[in-house]
Amino acid sequence: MSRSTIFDVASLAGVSIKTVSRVVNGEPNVSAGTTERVEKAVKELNYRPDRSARSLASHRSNLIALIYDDPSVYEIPSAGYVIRLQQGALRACRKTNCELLIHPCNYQDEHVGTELKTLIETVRPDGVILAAPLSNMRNILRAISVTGTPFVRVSPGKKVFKEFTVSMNDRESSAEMTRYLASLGHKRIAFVTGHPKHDAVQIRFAGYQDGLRESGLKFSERLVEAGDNSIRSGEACAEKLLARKQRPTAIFAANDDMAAGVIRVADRLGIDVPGELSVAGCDDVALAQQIYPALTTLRQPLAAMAERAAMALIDHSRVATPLRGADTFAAKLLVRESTGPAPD
Amino acid sequence: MSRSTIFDVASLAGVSIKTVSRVVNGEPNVSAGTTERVEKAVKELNYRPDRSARSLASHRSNLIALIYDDPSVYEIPSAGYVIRLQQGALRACRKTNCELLIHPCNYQDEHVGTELKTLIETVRPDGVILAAPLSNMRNILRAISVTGTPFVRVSPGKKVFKEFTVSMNDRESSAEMTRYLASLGHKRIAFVTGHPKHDAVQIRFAGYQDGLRESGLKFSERLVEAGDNSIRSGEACAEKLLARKQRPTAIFAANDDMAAGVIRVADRLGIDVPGELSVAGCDDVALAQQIYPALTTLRQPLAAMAERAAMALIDHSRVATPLRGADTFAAKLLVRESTGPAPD
DNA sequence: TCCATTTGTGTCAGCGCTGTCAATTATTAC
DNA sequence: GTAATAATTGACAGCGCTGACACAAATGGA
Repeated sequence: MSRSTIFDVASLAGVSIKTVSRVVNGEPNVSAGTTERVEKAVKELNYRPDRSARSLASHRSNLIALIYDDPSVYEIPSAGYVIRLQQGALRACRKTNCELLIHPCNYQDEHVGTELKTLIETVRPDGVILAAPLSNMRNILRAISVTGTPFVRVSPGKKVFKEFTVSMNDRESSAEMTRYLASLGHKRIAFVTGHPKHDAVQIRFAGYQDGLRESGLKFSERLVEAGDNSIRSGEACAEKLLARKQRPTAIFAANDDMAAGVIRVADRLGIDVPGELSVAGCDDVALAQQIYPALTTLRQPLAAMAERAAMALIDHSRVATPLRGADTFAAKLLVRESTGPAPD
Repeated sequence: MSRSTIFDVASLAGVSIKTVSRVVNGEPNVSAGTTERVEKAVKELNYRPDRSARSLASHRSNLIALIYDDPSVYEIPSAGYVIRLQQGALRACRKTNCELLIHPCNYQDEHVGTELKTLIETVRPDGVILAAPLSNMRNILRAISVTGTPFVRVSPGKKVFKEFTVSMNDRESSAEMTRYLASLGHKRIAFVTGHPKHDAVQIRFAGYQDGLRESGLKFSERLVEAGDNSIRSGEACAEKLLARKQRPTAIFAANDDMAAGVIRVADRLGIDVPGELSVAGCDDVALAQQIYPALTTLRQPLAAMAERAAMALIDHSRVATPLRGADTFAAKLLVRESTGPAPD
């Protein structure tokens, strides 16, 4: 019961191996009768084309590489981020008979460029998905560019290169969240900024300012603190913000982890959320639903974005669809327990 | 600046391509001088062997497949579980120049067997890592067995097959946790059991009983409730347990998510943790540190286990080390904020 | 009717590498 | 010094598949 090869199928179906190849790959110009016989033989022998042989002969690997920053460098929470990316990419792979190779790496390592180049050159994936925050690092983009392998950037903040890009409408959504908070009657809405390297997170700050303006509130530096995406930094920022004599009645953090930190501090200080303080985050990380009170947040459609990215790469490798421009996905405002009307 | 092949290297070094192959693969019986010349040429041309060609010729793919149950079927929290598995496996891959292919699947799907078989037959990984709860499902084990690809089972509860297995000492560790709770003075220690399909989780129940016995406490059915690994089920169990007239002073849940559910309910009922109720979990999921109070739990060395699994497979594929028996990893008891002395 | 297409199928070289085995040279034992 | 052995290298045939091309048969338009 050893593996059957294309040769066995050809013999059984009474055709040449090339014809089998045609049928298996759905190439045109094969008569209905032949197709049928070949398919029957394939089924009977349980034939599965060998990936390596195929890849060697065709120069296509049917492999997509997903590259992201290793979450263990920070804290494990970003697991949710990674998993959702993977899920989306896997969805596309499954539909198209590709496999997904994952390759976390440490963006601070000075050798990442070489590492990724080697990866790409030995594996020869049909495409590479580059997740934030790697997707806007020049050295990394350059390293991948020189290999000539097509790639898609996920959530790069600035559009520096002209490669295909998928991202969330960070600015508009953050403005929406801010307007939502304002609509609850909040006048002093504070903001906790994110990691300066993570551009997408930075853009949310601009959205926050848009939202204030659109709601007729004026921006104040005293209502802004700088975090670094970690829970701990969220706590630190909250401590400062909540120590102000004119305490904010709402705090909007550029990501969920920091928002969770804010809630922890409020809890510790005996400030009721959402009674005395509304807290909102961004990303809808798993944590957001697990903490108490559950976090009002913006759900970044990460899986959909990754799926789009993978699909674009696969299409590109198979039918040479162009790979440029940008796809924007709208975030969804999820109102949960952590926000409520402003206190009198 | 196109890719250089083994032929280019051979020409440059003035040897046959076979000799280059020898050097690149670290085969014995190559003179020091030759090795040096070849290595120099490799560096100069920036030569990287092509994975597909290699795999086709050698019948080794340098690919390890990690198969696990798709967390999205349940809830996202198991993201931490998956990520840690991936991290461990990736560590081994990185050391040995392999790549990792991930393949989540739904164990309830009746076609998983076929799906995995196809995966293995087309990709031909050098080995497969099968994570719990897939690692103890007969249909899945059978499907993989017939392909002849070596595999390792992670955390299978019962040792039904004789394949190599890595697991945590669930029973001993659970007993340890129980003894720890008893040592704090708790007399009524309740237990929340896990998903019946997840054997490893089941074994913890036995450990709990061992622990009670070793601490001179007697087991009572009234202190046990059956959950299904989810936060929600933990909440349901806690509601029942805490409604007893003789309320337990400690609750030990077979996993962290359920323990988190217990804490939520206690919070809701105004029961102070750990003042009036100690809560302990198992797994040290990310969530464990994020909730308040942070959860006392058992840290399953998942990454180490996966790394060992991957390493065993790679060794096996390269030097034919046998692949049988079982490696057990000790869990670590992490005392955090959710446990304390029994109330008077 | 005849030639120009189109359609269906096969032949063959080779993708880039490794396994086998044979050939050559260096080393050791006597 | 010679035979036997070991160390070192290369020639060559594929691994299982696809791309380029050749060819025969069917189709169509004048």
